[in-house]
Amino acid sequence: MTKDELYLQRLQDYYRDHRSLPSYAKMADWLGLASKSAVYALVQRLVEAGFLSITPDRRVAPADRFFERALATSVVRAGMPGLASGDPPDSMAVDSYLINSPASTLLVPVKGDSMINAGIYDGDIVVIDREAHYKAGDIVIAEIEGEATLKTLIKEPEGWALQPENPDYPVIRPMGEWRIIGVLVGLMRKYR
Amino acid sequence: MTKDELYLQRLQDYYRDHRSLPSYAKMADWLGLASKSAVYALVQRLVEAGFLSITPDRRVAPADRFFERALATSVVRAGMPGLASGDPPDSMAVDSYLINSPASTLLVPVKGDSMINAGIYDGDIVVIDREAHYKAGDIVIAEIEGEATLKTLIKEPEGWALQPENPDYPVIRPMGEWRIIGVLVGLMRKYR
DNA sequence: AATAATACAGAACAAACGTTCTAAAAGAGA
DNA sequence: TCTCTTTTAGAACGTTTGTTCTGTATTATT
Repeated sequence: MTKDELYLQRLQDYYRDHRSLPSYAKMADWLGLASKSAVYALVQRLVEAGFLSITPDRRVAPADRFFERALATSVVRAGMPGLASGDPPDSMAVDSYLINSPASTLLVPVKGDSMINAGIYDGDIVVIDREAHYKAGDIVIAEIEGEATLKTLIKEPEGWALQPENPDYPVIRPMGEWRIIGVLVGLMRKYR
Repeated sequence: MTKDELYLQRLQDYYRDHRSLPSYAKMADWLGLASKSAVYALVQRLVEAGFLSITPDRRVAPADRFFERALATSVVRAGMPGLASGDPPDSMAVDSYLINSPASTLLVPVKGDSMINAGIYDGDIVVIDREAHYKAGDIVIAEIEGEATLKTLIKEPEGWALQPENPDYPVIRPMGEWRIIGVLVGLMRKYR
């Protein structure tokens, strides 16, 4: 393990605790360095490598690779290098993985098994983006006469229709008032 | 929607883009306020409410409630997260929903369709608890001769076995070295 | 052991920082 | 309407910031 990797780990620890990275001076303290310029050079190296980024007001922020430890990526194929280490995943990685646009995101618990063939089960929580554009084939949440329902949006000669992913349920061809609340962008499930 | 909720949304948007929160002066610009002191007061309110926190070097950082997302309890009445703390839960944080004990949690991408009848698809990310107790019927990640695999743990007269949830795959009855890495406790999926 | 490259220390400086104060503006409740 | 409370503006301050520079220590390669 190189020295920079060690420094990075220390920064990741700090970030886990405070959800923010400190100033160059405080980084020096935290990392055991005596000068800001050493930290400055270190940060530049880590930015170059894709672990950190500099915000518009010149603060140090995590970049994409900063969170890559969170996923044990090559788990199936290789002899799982990531599994042995005791690194806890940054919980924020979960949030940023599922949520793209916080302000327009809605979490909706799923009721029923009408989408079971799409792998969406009763009790799952679906992540809905209310402002995403939708097209035929997307799974959407629609409100039909006061009732909300999760279905696949399809286009028929007569117009839009809502198709369950379960042969026991009929295709819905809305007659009266209806609207699309949002588009399915993610899903989460809890097992115990 | 109160004004503070709107400000909070703007800050959440900024944080989504930069993974960091700006200085008071830059916040004022970003929020359309003309004075730092207004932002200073705003931040104090949001800290009080549990959405923000102040780091040891006096920077503004997100706190737990910053990551709460709107939860549609009665889907139709789709609202925004409220600032009041006494309200019924109309929002939740996805990370604390999926991850109970970060230190023993692993996030593992799923490869293949051997668990498709359990609603676990290729590309899903499963949440694994390495320290949870397991019993027959649990879905577990096991390491068999260097390979990691996600299967349902079953008990047969001859001992433990690993059952795929897909008729195309055979039940695995491990002969040599093998161990259970952890138990499936959650799942997440991304649609676009 | 000698050499080249990299990492670190320390000092310096203008700009930006967080914080506090007073006063005006906006909003809420009656 | 009037009154009370909250939010915003603006100016002011000592402190800390990011950045650059020069020189020394450390590390790696030969």
